[in-house]
Amino acid sequence: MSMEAVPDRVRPPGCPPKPETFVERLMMWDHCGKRSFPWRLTNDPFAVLLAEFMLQRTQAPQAARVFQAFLAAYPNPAAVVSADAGVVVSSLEALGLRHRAVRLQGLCRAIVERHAGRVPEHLPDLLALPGVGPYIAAAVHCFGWGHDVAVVDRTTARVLVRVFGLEPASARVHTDRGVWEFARSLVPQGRGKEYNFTLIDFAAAVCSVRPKHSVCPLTDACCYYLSDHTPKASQAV
DNA sequence: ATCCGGGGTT
DNA sequence: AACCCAGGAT
Repeated sequence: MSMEAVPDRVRPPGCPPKPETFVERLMMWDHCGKRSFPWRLTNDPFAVLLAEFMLQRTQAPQAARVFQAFLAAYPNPAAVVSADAGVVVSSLEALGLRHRAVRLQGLCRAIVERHAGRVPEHLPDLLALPGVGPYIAAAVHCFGWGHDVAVVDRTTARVLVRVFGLEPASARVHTDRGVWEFARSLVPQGRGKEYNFTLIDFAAAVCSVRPKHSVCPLTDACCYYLSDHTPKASQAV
């Protein structure tokens, strides 16, 4: 009777997809949708860390404008620490979030002091650094050090929530524990890096805020698509 | 729960 | 004009 009392959500038939189906379709899509960025062409953990730092709430093409020049000028944490603060601020200004410049120097200082200037490999060490949260730690662990872990940000979380019909407890989907656990279960071992890049690109190009269903290879198994495009007996949309 | 920030997308 | 962007700190 009352809308609040509706029991379990009923998913339309056909979804969610099997995890292996999702991964397989995604990797197929990869062939035509993958993007290329300078920070993807390196395994240098500092380069990866720098990129992820610039990418916070910042679109990738925007970060790509300043990334290479910055890395060339400051190729390691020690160089960032010894740089003039004003210069660091001005070189990141075009990205907004000016406070990141100060944080970046603090982060690099911690790396110099705690890890002899080398970006650490393991998650607890990464997470303990100021300015490094769950996302950046996972990204460096995967993209820099080559470990097959889940990399969950707002955009990849959005994809998983939609396709699999997840109902995270938290509104901050990219920090939701359940979403992270589910994301971990999907990562194909041996192909983590490739998979995560593809998922990020898919989120940007297809499963965007306004999803592009017409070019999506997953509509027939997507909870989000099917719930919008499947007639419901009880409710009109 | 709020804040940061310029710039792209719709 | 509103919303979002490869988040994290307070």
